[in-house]
Amino acid sequence: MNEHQRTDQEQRRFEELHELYSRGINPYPHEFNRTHNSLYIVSHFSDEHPELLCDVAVAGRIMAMRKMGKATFLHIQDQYGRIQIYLKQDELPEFYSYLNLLDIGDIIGIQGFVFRTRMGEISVHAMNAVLLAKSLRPIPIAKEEKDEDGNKIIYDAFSDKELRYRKRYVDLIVNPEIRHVFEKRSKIISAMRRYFDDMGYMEVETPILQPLYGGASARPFITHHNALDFDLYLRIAIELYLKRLIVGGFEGVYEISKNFRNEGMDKTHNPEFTMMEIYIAYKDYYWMMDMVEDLFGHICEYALGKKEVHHGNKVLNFNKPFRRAKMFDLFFEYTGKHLKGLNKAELLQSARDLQVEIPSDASAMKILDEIFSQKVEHHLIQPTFVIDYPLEMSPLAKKHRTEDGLVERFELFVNGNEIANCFTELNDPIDQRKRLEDQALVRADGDEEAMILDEDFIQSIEVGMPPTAGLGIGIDRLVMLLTNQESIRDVLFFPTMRPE
RNA sequence: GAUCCCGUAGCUCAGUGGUAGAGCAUCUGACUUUUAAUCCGAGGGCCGUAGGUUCAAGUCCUACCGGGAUCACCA
Repeated sequence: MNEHQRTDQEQRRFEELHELYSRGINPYPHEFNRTHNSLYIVSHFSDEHPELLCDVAVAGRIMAMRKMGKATFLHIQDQYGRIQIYLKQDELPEFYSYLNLLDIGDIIGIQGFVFRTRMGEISVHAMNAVLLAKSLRPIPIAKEEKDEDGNKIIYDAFSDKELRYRKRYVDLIVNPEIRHVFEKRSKIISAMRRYFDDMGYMEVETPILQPLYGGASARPFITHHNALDFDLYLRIAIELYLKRLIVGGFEGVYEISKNFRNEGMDKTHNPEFTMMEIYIAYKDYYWMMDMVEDLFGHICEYALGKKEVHHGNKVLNFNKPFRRAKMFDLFFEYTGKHLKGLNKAELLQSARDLQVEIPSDASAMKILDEIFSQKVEHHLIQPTFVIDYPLEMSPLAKKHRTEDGLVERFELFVNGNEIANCFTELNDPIDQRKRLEDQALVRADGDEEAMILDEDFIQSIEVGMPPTAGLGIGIDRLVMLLTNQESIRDVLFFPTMRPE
């Protein structure tokens, strides 16, 4: 901390710290034997049997201090909530003598007995108190009260989004309710992991630094390995390495980890984001739809305790079965047009008829994509499997067993957003090579996001991959959906920010 | 990448060309069951940065930095 940059409040705390040392008080002791947390005490206190909590030790950060002369009330906050502390000078003369050196933000430990105050608040009457960590930087503390209905009213909350994201540790202290989002995030991921583990699939780790990137259409981040003096890419998808493991003989593998895409940022895009991908041998996309219905039910039950999820003013129902609709049937349903099998000129005309703006250089697939996102997606509120996509959109998906020009693919849409993507994986090496060669042509044509041909990946398919179903779920967006958050930054502890 | 909006005390904000403000927080003092504690008094500012217009700029103009929203690309 630089002397010249210190504010008056910081300077004051620094002086208090030295004063504590000069009085022989250690402002940073090594441990504290906590026996109870705030939530336990508040939920277990009994007015008939206060003796059940006659000796507790709690610890937390001072969030409010009300000095009444020879008695003081504090609120301390731990991970589970807040609890009031009652201190009396005649019972704690030593601690009370340096109480004026303590501030909101300091962390203290209290040992005492639980009682209910005259005003009705369950509190800890301190018999011993100790400073556990002196805070040198003031936190932007907000005041709160409860209205007649018991709703919390917060005054002057710490609300500057930039500061909240940059100083998330402060945000978590002063806006503790945001912890629930992250707790749910953790539960969603662990529910998913438990579900797959219970099915007997194996969690694996594959390279994030890759000599070639693949598995999705996106621009990568590039980095450099000094000792070997060559460039590496941060992965944009997990897909190709997991398929190599299926080739290698594992019959169900999954990975939950970060992907990186060097593209724009907005409410639904962060440069690094978390993906789950799973590949299961001998299964197809029909089987995977059944599994996804089960998986989502399991996640909702475990993380939220129910299968009906409130998002905005909507209620999303995750009870199975989810609707299954062919992509081209949905086009007809929402545009009244049959788009299947149309060539580029015909598609362009349809787009015009529908008043969908199309960039001049758009391919046939791009036109379809555009019509879908403008005319269909926002109708797909309740969980809907959109199935059977055009082949050109999906270079890693297997051709449809009965429908020409389509692949066996589904995307799960909820609340108008894509949440999961799955194919029956392409395991015909001749077809796979051709499809990636076609991508190379698209790429040569100027599409930077077209897939790159990974010769080693194709060789692995040539060695022989069993029929396989693969599924990807964007974890951040799933968490947004299930926790009713509008911005990806509110489900990431530390969203990417420009340096200050 | 484009457009619009925002940046003033630790926090939340007012200030619409003429002496930089409020609430909370901080500091003095009073108060042994308070709770947005209360009451007395006080301190605290490169008004995002750099230029420009003007007798005079927090305020008007330009550029830059940072953030937000919308759009484009994408998951």
